[in-house]
Order: sequence, then structure tokens, then C-alpha cells
Amino acid sequence: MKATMKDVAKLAGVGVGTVSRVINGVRVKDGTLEKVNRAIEELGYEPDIYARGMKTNRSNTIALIVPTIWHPFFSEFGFHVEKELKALGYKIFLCNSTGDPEVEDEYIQMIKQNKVDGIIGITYTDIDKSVSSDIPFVSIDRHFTSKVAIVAADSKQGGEMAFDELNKRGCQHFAFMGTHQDKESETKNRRIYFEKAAIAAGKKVSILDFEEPLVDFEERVREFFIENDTIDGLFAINDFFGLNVMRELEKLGKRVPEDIQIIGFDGVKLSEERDYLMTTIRQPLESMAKVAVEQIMNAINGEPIAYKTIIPVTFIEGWTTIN
Amino acid sequence: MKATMKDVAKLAGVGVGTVSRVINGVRVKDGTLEKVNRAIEELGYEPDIYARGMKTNRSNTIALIVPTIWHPFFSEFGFHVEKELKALGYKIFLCNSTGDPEVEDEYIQMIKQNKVDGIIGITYTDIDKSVSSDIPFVSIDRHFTSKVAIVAADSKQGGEMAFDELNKRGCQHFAFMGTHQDKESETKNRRIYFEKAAIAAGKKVSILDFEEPLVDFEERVREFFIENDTIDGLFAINDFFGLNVMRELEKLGKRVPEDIQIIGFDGVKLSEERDYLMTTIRQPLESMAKVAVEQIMNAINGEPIAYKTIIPVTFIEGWTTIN
DNA sequence: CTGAAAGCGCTAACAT
DNA sequence: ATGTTAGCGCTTTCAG
Repeated sequence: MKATMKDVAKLAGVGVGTVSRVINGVRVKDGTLEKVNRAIEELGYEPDIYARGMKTNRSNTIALIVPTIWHPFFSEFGFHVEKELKALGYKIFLCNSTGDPEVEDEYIQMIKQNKVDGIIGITYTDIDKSVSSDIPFVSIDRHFTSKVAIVAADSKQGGEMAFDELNKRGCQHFAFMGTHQDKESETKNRRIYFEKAAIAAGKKVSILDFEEPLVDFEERVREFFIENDTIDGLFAINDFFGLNVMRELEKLGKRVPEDIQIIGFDGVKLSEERDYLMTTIRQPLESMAKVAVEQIMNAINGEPIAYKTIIPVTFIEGWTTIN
Repeated sequence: MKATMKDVAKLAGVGVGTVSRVINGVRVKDGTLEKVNRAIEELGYEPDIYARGMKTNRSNTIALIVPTIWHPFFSEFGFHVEKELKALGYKIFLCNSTGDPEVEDEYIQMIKQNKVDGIIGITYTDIDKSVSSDIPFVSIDRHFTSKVAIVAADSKQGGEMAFDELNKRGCQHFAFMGTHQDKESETKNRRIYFEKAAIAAGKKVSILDFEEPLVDFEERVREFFIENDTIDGLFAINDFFGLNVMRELEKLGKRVPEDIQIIGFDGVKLSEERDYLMTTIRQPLESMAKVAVEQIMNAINGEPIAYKTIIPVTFIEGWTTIN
């Protein structure tokens, strides 16, 4: 039978209140402390988090909502979030929303029932409608109208940087390729500021921006490159997209980076110790995770939160650019 | 203020017991059911899982322990486990052990305190010592002396398959490269049965098996290939290891697959919709997740469990072999 | 500084 | 079939 607080109290010859104090680090007389600790040790007592949660209405749990943990971008982010949270004694309840609003709703329900203290979420559905505004929410990359905190990588800087680096490497005809959603997210700025920078520099820039979900990807990419045969500098909305485009380029007989240089976005890696997949603008996932955790803690503790935190990106040189 | 069961009972004009029955799907009179449901609706009542857990001593939570979710193998596995568990109404508490026994111990403590109903773990430390045998545990790949269930991919079949496929493609001098731990895990069989098959076929086979952690990787790999210049068929203990070896091979001026064909193990993908990285023996992660969840459920419900489940692997043809 | 006692919201056993 | 009631193990007043 598992030992309870009462058992400890009896063995130590003190009241349960005192045991509770010891567990929670409230000062008690040294002698008492020792007696209690000895009893705890002897009985192998472990506090019951559920009983505590019932009193305190806290769970020390944060829900992490991602479309799918089976994607290096999210799994790296999850890894960092988990690390930060663990250091603070928080547990993480993992939710793969699959981007499906229904699934998200189910999670929201679970979250409410489980006294989850806060949510860190990467989601592009109208989740804010379902999550009652009383549970702290930190959103990654996506803007919400309500007052949820957002943390994102600096897409403006990233877009400009992509242009600069390509330009610096002698490209003349620029292209942006990607997808977009109609939700207001930071992601959009990748294209916008890349394009702006190119125009400001008086360079030719062509755009192929897909609606989601993608249809006729291969065909449209081919057409695009045939129509714009002189493209020699490509900025892809993310690394995976860039990789997919490269596959088509290969079929078209174009060589990377000799004929066309490519910069991706995200800075995805297969795992901590492996290389980046291509030249890319890296999102500082570790910092983003840190800030997200910081903000969620602020919100939980009723401290003021930063409504929006934008974190600088970095340029990572890989094999898809020259030099 | 959040509505409680008492509120619902009062509004519906019934006793709390009845509300509890409705919540838990126990049959009540149709009229009563309707009254209660209406009250629940009206008050936006959500059951308090913590209060329930306190009575039932169950949390409907499974801990998933992996070295790091930031690795496509574990994140894919986690993805499938989460999916299965969610369908059963279970939550998942994610633990990145980083392979560090101390971290694992901390998690075990959290797990105990949080009434976690069971653990699914991929771990190579002596975790079984700390996890009191009363909490159901399903281990992936690793054997334990105690009676925890294990589920693993068929490494014997995989090893033999790797040989067969390489042999079929005309290789004459075979090699296995990898790492090993002294823990008793299925992984060992990858090498053992590959080697056996080669010997049985009267083929030359060379082995480079590193201790963990790896030291002098690059140097030793180079030496190995220089000493064994005729190797034309390589079986790598896993895909990442294979990729690393390939990098060295490139420096040595060997071409893959023209000079040397390579088969990996795991069948790691960057994400659901992307290709495998190389020719490989794929571990059926989805089935493994299914079985793991099945077994943990059996254990939780006191039903008999299969001590050991070995699941067949499949050969995936990629660009690192010919044909 | 510490003991006693009141509940947190729920389930389950017991009545009816 | 349903109302009533006794705790689950803890935190937190309230006294002392």
C-alpha cells in the first residue's frame, strides 16, 4: 500500500499539516524537519499530485499542441520546450492536432478537464474560439485577435536576408516559392519582404505561391520554371518545400547550386547532431521555446506578458548556394 | 466559477450520484438522462479529472519515455503511440530521457506521483530497478530480466534480409558497421544474423563494431575501408550511421552505390510524406506502436500480456543500392 | 511553529 | 433507478 501523508505524520509524530509544510518547503523547526524527512524516507512516501491538484487547482502541466510531432521542426521545438518545462517542474501533455479543428477541439476539452495550466500551440485553426480565454495560451508564429502572446522568428529579416545572400552570390533573376494560408501569420512576411527587397534592388523577381492544400505541384513547378527560364536564385518558404522543388529541378536538368541557388527557411535538422539539409534561414527554435515557456509562466503567475516577441533568424550556409 | 457536479445535480433536480452515472455512461431513465444533459449543457460543465483520479487512482495517462523526441525514429514512434492512445481516451506525458539515468529517475518520480497508468519506454538504462514493478511497463527493443513486456522489430529477419538483398545484387565482400551497448537488446541481432548469413553463404564479411560512445569515428572508418578495400556491400546498424559512413566514403573517393552498396536499418523518414533516406530495412513503427499500446492496456486491465512480440520488417529500396 | 479540522469534486457503496 | 453519504490525500485556515 502506498504511504500517505497521514502515515508519515504518524510515524514522525507530527500533524499532517507539518508534513505538508515540509513537502512544500515551508520553514519548520530543524528537528521537526529531520523527523519528517526520516519518516518520508522510511516509508518511501511520494506526494499525490492529484490530491494536491484538487486543492490548488493546478496541475503543473502544459499542453503542447503541434500539427504533428513527426516533423523535425516540431519535434525539435518540442524537445526544447520539454527541456525548459522540465527544469521548472512542469510536465508536458503532447497533442498532435494533425491540423484538424475537430481533433483540436477534443484536445481542448481534455485540456480543460485536466486542469492544464497553460497551452503552447502551433496551430492555424481558430483554436482561440474554443479555448476559454482564462487558460493562458502562447501561440507560435500565428497571430490571434485576442490577447494571446505570440512568439515568432523574424520573417521580415529572414526574407530580406534571403535576398541579400542570393544577391551577394550574383543571382539576377529571383524567385519565391511557397504556400500560404489565409490566416494572419508571420510566415507571410517571408515572401513579402523578400519580394520587396528584390524590387527595391531593381531585380527581377517571380513568385509561385500555392494555396493549401497543394494541387498539381509538379506540373505547376515545371511550368513556372519553363516560363521563367532565367531564374538563378530561389527562396523557398521552408526547407522541405525547397527539397521538393529541387527534385523537380533535377528532372528539368537544372543543377543546384550551379544553375540555380536555393535558400530554404526553418533550418531543419534530422537530429541534434546532424547537419542542416540545405542553405537556409534558421529559426532559433531553442530561443523560441525559451521565450514561449517564459511567457506561459508569466501568464500563469498573473504577471504581465509580452504580447509579441520576434526573434532574429540566422543564415546557415549549406550546399545549395555557391561559396 | 466553474460548474461542479453539485451544480448540475441541483439544476437538474437530481442527486450527484445520478450525474456521475450519466457522465460515466451508466444507464439511467431516459427522462433523467435528458434533464441531466440539459443541465450539463447549460452550465458548460466539465468533469474534474483530478477529483475523479483521486477516487479511482487512475489518471488515463501513459508516459512515453524516449531518449529524445528530436529524432525522426522516436518522433514517428511517438506520433503513432499518441494516435493510438488518444483513440482510447488516454493522454500522453512526454519524457525525453536524453539517455541519462538521472533524468530518467526524475521522470520515474514524476510518473509515480502523477498516477501514470503505464509506461511505454525506449531506454537502455536500468530503469526497471527504479520503476516499481506495480506500474505496467512496455519496453521497446530492449530486454529486461523482470517481466516487462517487450516489443521489437525482427532484427534476425532484418539482418538476414540485408545480406540477401546485398548478395542478390552481386556483392562479394560484405561489411557490417555499427555500435553496440552491453545491454541485452534486439539490436544485437542485426549484426549477428547478418554475419551468420554471410558466413553460411561462404562470403567474406568484415565487421567494425564501435563501443559507445563513439571515439575516433572518422579515423577508424577510414582505416577500416583501407584495410578492407574490396568491400562492396555494407549493412549499417541504422540509417543515420549509414549516412555518416557514406560521408567518409565520399572522402575516400568511393561512390555509392556504384562502388559500394549500402543498406541501413530503421526506415527513418523526415516526415510522414517524405521519402526514406536510403535503402533500408524498415522497422514497422506503426505496428510496434499499436502492439505497445495494446500490451500496456492489457497490463493495466490485469489481462495477460504477451511477454515478447517480434514484428516483421520490410525491405525498402532506395538510392544506395543498385537496381 | 505546529496540530486539528474543513473541505476540494468526484465515485461507489448503501439505502430506498 | 436514484438519492445520500463517506471518504480519496492533500492544502490551508484557525487556534493555540
